[in-house]
Amino acid sequence: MFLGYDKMNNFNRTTWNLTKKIPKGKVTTYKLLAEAAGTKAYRAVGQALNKNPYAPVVPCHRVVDSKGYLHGFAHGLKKKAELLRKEGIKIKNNKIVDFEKVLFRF
DNA sequence: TATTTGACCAAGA
DNA sequence: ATCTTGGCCAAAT
Repeated sequence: MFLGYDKMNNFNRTTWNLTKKIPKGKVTTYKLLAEAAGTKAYRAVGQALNKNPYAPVVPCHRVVDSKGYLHGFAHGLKKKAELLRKEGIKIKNNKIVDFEKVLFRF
């Protein structure tokens, strides 16, 4: 059965693949990514993203935590917030405003 | 090979 | 509301 993540796909590859699917102007959470990938490695997802910081193919800035708070970013959270703002997402004190509204579910 | 770490999460005190 | 604890899984050391 297709669990999104199996031995043929590396964990990070699956993660990036899903991350790429996030529509512009929306965000998702590490948890949802992990679940969509068929795993519970929430933390590992973050690690995977950290390894591919600024690849144009992986919009890691659209990934936040379950509370809608921004966590690390290779370029700095500040930059991340700016990028999100540019996509129409409002950030306040490192937190996403209307988080539920812009949350993309797989 | 074993231990530690981490861009997490949820529940407890 | 803040702090601590335990759990979770993969990658790094």
